[in-house]
Amino acid sequence: MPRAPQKRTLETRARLIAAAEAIIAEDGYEALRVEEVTARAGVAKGTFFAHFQDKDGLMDLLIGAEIDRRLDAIETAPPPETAEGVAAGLAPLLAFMTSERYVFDVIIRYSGAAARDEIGPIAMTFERQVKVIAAWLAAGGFRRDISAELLAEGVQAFAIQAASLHFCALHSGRAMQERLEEYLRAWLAPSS
Amino acid sequence: MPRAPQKRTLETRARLIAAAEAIIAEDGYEALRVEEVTARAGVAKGTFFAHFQDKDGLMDLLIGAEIDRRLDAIETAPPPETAEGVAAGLAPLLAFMTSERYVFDVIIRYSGAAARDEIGPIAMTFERQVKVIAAWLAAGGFRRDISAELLAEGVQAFAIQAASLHFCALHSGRAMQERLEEYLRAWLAPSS
DNA sequence: CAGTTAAAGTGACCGTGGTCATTTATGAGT
DNA sequence: ACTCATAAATGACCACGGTCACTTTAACTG
Repeated sequence: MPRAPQKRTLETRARLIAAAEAIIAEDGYEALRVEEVTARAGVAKGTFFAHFQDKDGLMDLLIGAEIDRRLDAIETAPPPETAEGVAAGLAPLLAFMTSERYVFDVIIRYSGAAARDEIGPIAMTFERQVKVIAAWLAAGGFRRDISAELLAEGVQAFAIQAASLHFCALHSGRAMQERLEEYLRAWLAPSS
Repeated sequence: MPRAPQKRTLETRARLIAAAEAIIAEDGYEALRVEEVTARAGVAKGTFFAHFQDKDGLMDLLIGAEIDRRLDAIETAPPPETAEGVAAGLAPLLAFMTSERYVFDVIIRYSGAAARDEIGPIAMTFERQVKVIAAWLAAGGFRRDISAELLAEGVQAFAIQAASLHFCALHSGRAMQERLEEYLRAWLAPSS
């Protein structure tokens, strides 16, 4: 019978997260160092690993939270009616996912439940993404010969493909959006 | 005027690569340690970094070479005529890409020219993949309202999506192939 | 051949993520 | 209040990738 967590535990955890968020706000995700987090939180290094599986575990949490925030905003906007609209609707999310190479790598690594038993925050947001996009697609005048969910999974696949190519030195940020539009026009068009 | 590389250089490089391949054959990619490679090759640690940008640079090389070998085999087989055939044709490649979590991560990281100026071995294989698949698609009875190249890029996107989901604890290896077939049936069907 | 120069190789050193035996704080039971 | 089982926190320690000022070796020159 596991006891309820002590108040101290919650406080320490909150301080660690606050410290991490401050570092990220200042210098970005890539610049985060575990020792810097614990130093700011006023605890020993080992404490960090009592609260999070590892550094990536914290990243999973923080990046997952940011994705969720963006999904909240996306969800309240009116559903798009065209392929271009879908691409535009996803833009805020894609912008975050490609804001740092490191962030994109973590997201990819954790998007498929990341080799761990329990499903993590980022993996949860990926399932949520599919639901949100599926809701869009069920409403607009898109392809209807396959399920909205499968259609949404395809949108996700193309979004990741576009984001992946974005990091190629040859492709600029503007190209990512255009590329995604091209994919989605081909994927979402009604099969007439 | 850069001099031609000395014979010694080529020998050292060959020994390093051979040592790395031996380790991978024994214990897999993930288990490779730079110090183990240099110890087996009989050189100092620093020498490794004179020959390769970093550990990932070597991985890019070795994994890229393995992908190329699989593409060679794929290319000589007769082009598939159905979505299921395309999925089956890609199977040997997908099997390698998902053979280790670490391998998949490296591939994703380097597939888009990996934040470096010059395009690396893995990125080259991704371009080659598109060409090979496009050649398939131009021949068979697939969708023709978009270019074979765009169609092939989509196949690649879906293959990566399927591979990504494969690492989720909930999905087994068999499911990856079926999932890919489902995607490809929807993507490759003539829009008639 | 000795002399010169650039390439190749070296290994002590560093940064950083992660571990674990030990110490300290907490709160339930009496 | 005191005891004691357990949770929480600690920090010295390790593993491993990567750096760089220095040494050694190869090849060219007169």
